[in-house]
Amino acid sequence: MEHKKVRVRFAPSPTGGLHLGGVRTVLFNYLFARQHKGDFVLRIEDTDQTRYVAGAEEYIIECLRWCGLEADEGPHKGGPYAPYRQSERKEMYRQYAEQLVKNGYAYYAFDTPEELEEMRSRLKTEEHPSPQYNHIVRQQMRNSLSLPAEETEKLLAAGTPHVIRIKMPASEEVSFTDMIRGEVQFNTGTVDDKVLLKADGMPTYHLAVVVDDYLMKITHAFRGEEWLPSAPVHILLWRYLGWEADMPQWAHLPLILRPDGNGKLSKRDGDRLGFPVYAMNWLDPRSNEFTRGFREMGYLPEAFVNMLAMLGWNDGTEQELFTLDELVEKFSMERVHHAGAKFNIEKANWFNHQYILKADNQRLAALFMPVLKEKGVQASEEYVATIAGLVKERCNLVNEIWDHGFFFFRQPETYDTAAVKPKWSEVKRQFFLDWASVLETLSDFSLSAVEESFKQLATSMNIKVGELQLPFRIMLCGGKFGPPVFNIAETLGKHETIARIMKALPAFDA
RNA sequence: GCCGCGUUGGUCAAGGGGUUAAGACGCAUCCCUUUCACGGAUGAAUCACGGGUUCGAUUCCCGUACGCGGUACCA
Repeated sequence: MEHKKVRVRFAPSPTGGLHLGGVRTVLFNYLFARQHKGDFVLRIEDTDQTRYVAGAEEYIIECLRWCGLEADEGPHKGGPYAPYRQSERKEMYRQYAEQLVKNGYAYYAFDTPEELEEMRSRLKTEEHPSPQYNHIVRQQMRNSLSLPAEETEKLLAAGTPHVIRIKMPASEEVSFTDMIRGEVQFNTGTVDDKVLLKADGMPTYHLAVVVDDYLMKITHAFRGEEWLPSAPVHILLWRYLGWEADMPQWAHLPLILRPDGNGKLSKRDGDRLGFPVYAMNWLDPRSNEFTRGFREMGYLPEAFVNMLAMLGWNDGTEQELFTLDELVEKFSMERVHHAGAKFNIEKANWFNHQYILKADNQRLAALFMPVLKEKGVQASEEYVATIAGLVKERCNLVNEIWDHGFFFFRQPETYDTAAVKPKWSEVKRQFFLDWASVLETLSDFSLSAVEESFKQLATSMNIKVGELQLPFRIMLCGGKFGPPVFNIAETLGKHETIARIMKALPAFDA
């Protein structure tokens, strides 16, 4: 048991964009697998045909790739336990469900959806808003437990649509050790007879996870806290199938909550509050609804991953910035928080900012090129890299290079002269005129050369250098913003710098 | 309703029977910089509430409240 190779899995259902919380589940799985030199499996849980969305699987795989959290096995690359799509494993599940029936742990149920609905509305009261198909109710329903054996045989032989339900004991304590929460206990009397095999022959999640985790030799099962209430069903299934010795260790991850109020973070919250929730852009093929993702908004994958790691986990020190390798080394399920964490976009931006600061300018430029193209701007990647280096310390997102450096790509149309107008004078005007001619003669247009000539002329004309800098900035940028002004001039180059001075002068005189 | 899981500053959180209850984000003010930003400094919590246990509880126990999750032939 102890030396079994660690195998974990991420088992999303391909129903849409990949949510933040999903990526964090991937992350924790990935970290755990790497730390233990184990395998990380991607399994697609597409057992609900009605919710299947084309393209969602490819999208998920691409998200993992972008985050640098690729799986070792999965539908995209195969592996020793293929297939990795539950729809393709459909035939495997029935036998286990039948086996459970044979051993008295499950039963056939012939109730139609209408009958189920009827039962629920009949039993529903103020006190019991959600009647369950449980050990008491099942006696009044149409199933192999309430019907005479011959009747069941007849129905089955006639091909009557039916499901297979687990037969939950009337009152039994089921407990297990959660790696995060410790001992968790349930009484089986409070959980209903979950459907294991649907009428269409597909397993439900409950049967499929257990069967596949067993077949794929999963040793540790990590999933969101929303699964905790159904854990007893899974535990019992492992037991009833005779596999209890191989049952994985469970860890139910705390939820990621919405920033305002409470509750699970949903895509809707992102739309409402103006931040991404999906890892990457997602276009829903059914509704044509488009949702922006972290990647396209200008987040760096390593920042995204780092931020997610700190949402519900920390190593107990003050360190907040971790490389993936450091996370692999230091991660521990025991230090994962028990309570959910509210998502905070400000903090996410801070993380991104930290990584942008560290990022190579060439890389930032490459990431920013598509944004430039969208703006219809032509520029060399080298030029953009220089600009990235100049403005990155004020960018939280890669895309903000535009907000902080747009003037590198176009001349100002208007000038925010309000701040300098009162102190503007004929002498200053003359300074810029003279300096423009000096610049013409400059063979070296380096930062220091430009700055030197600026100061020299200012001094000779008896003007305070500081009083000239702001006007110069506004001439180049149009306003009071941007990197150090001589850096801007150097980057713009001689010709453009002079052009901008000459173009701006009338606005200053006006 | 029932079952489960939670509850340390606005947010993420460390800590854990005796502390000035870390740190980060955000916010405010200040310094640096005649732009903005970066950087630096300073400020803000009696640890949900009520009972215990104890010389002493934010830390342990029990309740209560509140929040969340589940309660589907969805995952």
